[in-house]
Amino acid sequence: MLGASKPERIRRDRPITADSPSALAVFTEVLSRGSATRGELGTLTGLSAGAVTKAVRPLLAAGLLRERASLHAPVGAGRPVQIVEVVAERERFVGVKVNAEQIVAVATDLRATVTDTVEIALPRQGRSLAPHPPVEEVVTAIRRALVALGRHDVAAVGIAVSGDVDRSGGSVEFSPLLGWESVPLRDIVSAATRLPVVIDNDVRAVTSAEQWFGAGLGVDDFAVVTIGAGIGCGLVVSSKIQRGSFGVAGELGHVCVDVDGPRCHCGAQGCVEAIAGREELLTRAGEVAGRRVRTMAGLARLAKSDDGAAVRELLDHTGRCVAVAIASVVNLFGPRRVLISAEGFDADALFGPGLRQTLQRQSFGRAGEIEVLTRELPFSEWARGAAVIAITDFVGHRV
Amino acid sequence: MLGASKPERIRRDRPITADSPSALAVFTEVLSRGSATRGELGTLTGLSAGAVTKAVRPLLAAGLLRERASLHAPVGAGRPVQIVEVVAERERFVGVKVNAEQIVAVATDLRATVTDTVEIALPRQGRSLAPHPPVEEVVTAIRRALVALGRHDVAAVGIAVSGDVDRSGGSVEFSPLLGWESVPLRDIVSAATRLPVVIDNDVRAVTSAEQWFGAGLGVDDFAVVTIGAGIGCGLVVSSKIQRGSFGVAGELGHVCVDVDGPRCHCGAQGCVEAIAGREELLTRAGEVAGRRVRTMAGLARLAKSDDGAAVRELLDHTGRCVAVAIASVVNLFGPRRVLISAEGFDADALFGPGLRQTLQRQSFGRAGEIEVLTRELPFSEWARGAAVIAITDFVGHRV
DNA sequence: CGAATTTATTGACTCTGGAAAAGAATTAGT
DNA sequence: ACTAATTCTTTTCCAGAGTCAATAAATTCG
Repeated sequence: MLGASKPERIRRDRPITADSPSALAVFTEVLSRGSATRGELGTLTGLSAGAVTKAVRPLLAAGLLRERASLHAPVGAGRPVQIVEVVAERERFVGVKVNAEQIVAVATDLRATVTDTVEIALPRQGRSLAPHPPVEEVVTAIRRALVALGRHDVAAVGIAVSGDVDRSGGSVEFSPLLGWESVPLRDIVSAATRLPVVIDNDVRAVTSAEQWFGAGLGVDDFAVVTIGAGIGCGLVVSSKIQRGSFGVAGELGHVCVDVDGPRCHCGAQGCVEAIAGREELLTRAGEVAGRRVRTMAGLARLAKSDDGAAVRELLDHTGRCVAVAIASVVNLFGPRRVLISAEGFDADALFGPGLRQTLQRQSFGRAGEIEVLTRELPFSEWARGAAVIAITDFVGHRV
Repeated sequence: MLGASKPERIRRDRPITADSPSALAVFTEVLSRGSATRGELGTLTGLSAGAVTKAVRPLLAAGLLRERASLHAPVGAGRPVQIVEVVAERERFVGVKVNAEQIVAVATDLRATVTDTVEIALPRQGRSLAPHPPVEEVVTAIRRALVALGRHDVAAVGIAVSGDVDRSGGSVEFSPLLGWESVPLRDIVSAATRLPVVIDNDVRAVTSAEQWFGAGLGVDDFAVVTIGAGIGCGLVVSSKIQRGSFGVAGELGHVCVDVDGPRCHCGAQGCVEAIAGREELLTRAGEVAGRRVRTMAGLARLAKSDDGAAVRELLDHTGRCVAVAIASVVNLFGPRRVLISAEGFDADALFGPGLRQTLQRQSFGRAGEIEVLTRELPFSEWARGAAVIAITDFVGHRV
């Protein structure tokens, strides 16, 4: 009669946890920390010990988790803890970031560890400065990337695109960068690759990566600020990534820091992006320095040089503008932590201490206790974010 | 054996729904709409018809809901709907807004309909412009208000205070307006009145009122902007009112709209409040007009007068500053609706069309589809908000 | 080696909610 | 007027998830 326990269903295609909310909660915890003891899982999820045991069992049976002996010699008496860990290598994912001129793709395991990276240039579209790649070219590039990364055993593909992306609907509603409108990208790529595909906005993808595997770990409310060509922001409120009622949220780049400031390409006035966006900043630096500045690295060099005083002043002002915008996020929703990720440069070094000082000064009351992290946003991180949305979807976190 | 159904518990002191989540959900729906049919409740809460029946029964037994025949003659065939409605008069609540110079208190029923209002002046504290009333004086005033409103049968008292208020802890952490710090107001008033007391930040209280009984009905994400002495904002994200990791959220008044703007009393620079806060605005209007302007009504008169061009220009600029700040909320969260509540004036009339135009122009992409409502924030509305936090707590919505 | 200690599992029980059938209250049709 | 159709509500039965408490397991300590 002991054999009466029903056989565990192992569904290879949709192999996961979404059946029961507690299994999902448990797996989510183990996935983002890598491993945990059953006791920890109880406190983390709020479940009773018995419920944890029941939730873990099918996950072990499905091969998503495995048991491991504790590494540290157990201290004190008592039965030692048993550690469960994610079988990260069980699944492979591919994340793709689509840019105007190339795509970047990474292969990862279940814990979003990048195992391979490829970059595939898109065919040049005429000579325009702002090329708009046709969807077919992008799909072709994605197929090539999949071949390069090894298509075998890819559980799902995540695609990150800048602009207004409807994740659940699977379509790119509007992407000025790519010149796309209402492109049902998910189904197109899924049909072309015969793989499950998830698409989302790029900033949200990076934010998901941080939420699950990075700076957002253990924090319910945080923000990720990305500074690159544009300025973006992913907001996690009560552990939920914000999408906005109309698909617009976290548009930090279009927060106004000067009512009478310069006009922005979006039609508004005084947007930070119109001041601190890459092109605008480089242009202005060029004017100030009296010679063309082409890259952020060049700008950083210029600022360090002896005759860079004017540029340093510009950068200080720019940094203060960025800080003021971030302070708006801080004052409005009071996140516990903010990660400032700059593409291709070190925000602290480039903008100087004014960035943090201003952020501190402009934060109201206790909101100033926020933890501010800065770091460079590596090239492949956008693609890794894309992989993470595939992972979260695979695990059962439809959004 | 039919008598086996267990007798319904009716707890008079904590009479409510919090036992079962579905009863809470059902009651919440009926409460905020006033009445509903069981079928509607099913779709609204996502429960099955059977579950609704089960959830409604104890609420009827407890006397919180009652059945009512449909008013409209039933159309078409079939059993007519049965309407359940809130027994609003079953409970009375008192809401108190504490200001520096007086308190405003209202009595309401369960649906936050105000039945009485009293205002009680606090004893003048010397001649200072910014009087700081001692806690005892406020408690005395609240007791007097309760007597005036009739203490009998008051289910709970809600108190709204500006500043950093810890609702669950029951203490006013920091209120610059009142000059209070770490005051365990809830327990003090509760001891003095022998009534259940709930305290919260005033803007959040008003926002709760809108969420439950006003402009927030049926919307998961919305914002309430209050313009008065200061500028505040209550944010409801995914139906949850935001409190911020450090108790600071919705500090719209300290969103910067001009990096190089005027210094604010909070220490930051360019805060909207330093531009559009009542005192600052009146002062500036006085400078522009060449004579003192004491009230918002006076300012409005001045703007309408023939030689008010300069003032109108100032107001236009001020309106644009307010709009730009609100646009930050819109761009960051993407709420579906925003209610702009101005204390003592009509925001559309005073600031002119620039307010809405600027808000529209500064909203990014589809976020501009937001519904913008403006209205005057009546005097008693703050106190009504306080009553609503008492109601929500009574109903079982601990926050 | 037994006692103590800590962790994990089991099994009985409870509770919530869903599905579907039954019941109730009405209109429409003949 | 009676029957059928219709629509809303209630009942009944069932399944699943989770808790509690007892039990089992794996260790250290004396």
